[in-house]
Amino acid sequence: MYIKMATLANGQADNASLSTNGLGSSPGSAGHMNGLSHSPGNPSTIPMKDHDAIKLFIGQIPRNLDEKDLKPLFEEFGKIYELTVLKDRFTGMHKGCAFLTYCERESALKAQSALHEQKTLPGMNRPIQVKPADSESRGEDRKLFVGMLNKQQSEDDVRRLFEAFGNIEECTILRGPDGNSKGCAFVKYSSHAEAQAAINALHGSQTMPGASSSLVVKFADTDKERTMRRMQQMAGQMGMFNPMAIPFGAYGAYAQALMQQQAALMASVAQGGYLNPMAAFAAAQMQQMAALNMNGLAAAPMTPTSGGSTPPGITAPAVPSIPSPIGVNGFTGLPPQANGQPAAEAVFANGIHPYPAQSPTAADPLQQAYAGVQQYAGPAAYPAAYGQISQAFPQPPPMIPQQQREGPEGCNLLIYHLPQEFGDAELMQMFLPFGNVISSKVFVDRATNQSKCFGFVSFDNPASAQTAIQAMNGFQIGMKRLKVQLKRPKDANRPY
DNA sequence: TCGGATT
Repeated sequence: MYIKMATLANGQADNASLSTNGLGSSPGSAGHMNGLSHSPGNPSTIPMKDHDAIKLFIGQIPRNLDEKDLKPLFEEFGKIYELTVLKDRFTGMHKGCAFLTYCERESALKAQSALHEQKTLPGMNRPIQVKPADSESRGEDRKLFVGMLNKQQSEDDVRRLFEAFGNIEECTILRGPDGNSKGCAFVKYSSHAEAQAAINALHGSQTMPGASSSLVVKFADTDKERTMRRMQQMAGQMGMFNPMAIPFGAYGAYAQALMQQQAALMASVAQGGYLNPMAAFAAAQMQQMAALNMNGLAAAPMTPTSGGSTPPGITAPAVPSIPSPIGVNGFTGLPPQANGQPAAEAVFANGIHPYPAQSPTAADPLQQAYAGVQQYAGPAAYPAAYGQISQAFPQPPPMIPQQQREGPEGCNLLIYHLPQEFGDAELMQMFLPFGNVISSKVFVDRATNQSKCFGFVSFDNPASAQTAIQAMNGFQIGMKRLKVQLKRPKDANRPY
């Protein structure tokens, strides 16, 4: 073996001599192979391989060896189905490794045990690698994603937790750029069965201190799933899934702009003097309704993640209302001047109310807010709207569904005591009047899909965040008051 | 009560 490898490295002449040992085939053509791939051991038969054949990865090959040089070496263990040296896609440069498939599974196993890390080919400083290619078991059927770990837990801690269920080949805590644990990890076992056993035993079995729900143990994403996730993230960031861009015809954009301007108007009014949170909130509701009506058509089929909580009295009436006053009067495409009914009136005429359960007394802040709003929404107010809008909102803030994104320090708010039925979108709507919301997230219990009644909102600048705190902290909704404060900066504060 | 996260 050793001798053979040594000879191999010496090139052509030796190669010829190897071929004469009876193992190498087609010595006559050896020098003429184009090197693109492979070759069944016997060209006269149709190459067949076991259905469970193993594709081997061969690493640490000197770059001066090509297929014809390698073939004799590996043919010793069985008939070769395919042998391909990996080349750079563009330069064609030998990458120092190859894929090898034997016709028989058994041959691959023999080759692996005989060669893997057993010898170092001349010119290499590490031993030859012969092992199943990554593409074979992709590892994914025995690799687990572990979530809801304590962020203090180390690789060793996780290993200890998982070692009872099998041989752990790999254990990695996912960490951010700063090295802090993200509270999740990958654990790779030697076999699928071990991984499954760990899932059975550990998933949901305990809740780590500081974790918001019980331990998650599941198979890691497949390549396909990961690709999907990446694509969705990309699309989200680029606004490609902006649901408002989709279902309406020529008038859709107009209707949308109309609604946003109405809301913007109210917001600017609210911000004009001292801040009036109620008006601001009402403005937010306006935008929300605009959004919901747009989303109602497009988002429902497109955002399964939003499945579940539809705020009673908000989404529910809004969606069926498409053929109702909003759809008919507000969005028929007639300019507001023409039909005399700005969208705002149509909305309120529609009877949509965020909290229908509450009695509409004058003491109800929302009622007051709406009452105040309606006067701004009247047709007479309209011409003035443009001036104010162009000052306050040169461009309406984009309402794009966001990935969870943190803003700069001082721009991220933590909001407690949200209404149970508030989701990300509602949260965003509520804070949109104060600036450009780059992210909103209501924390949801994974098991029940219920809101935990707190969430995050990120602005793109600290002033907006401060404005929002001033306006919304202590704002009463139903029986509760919002608590709005700056999110704690990520790093800092570890009490020892 | 401080983001359900993905080599």
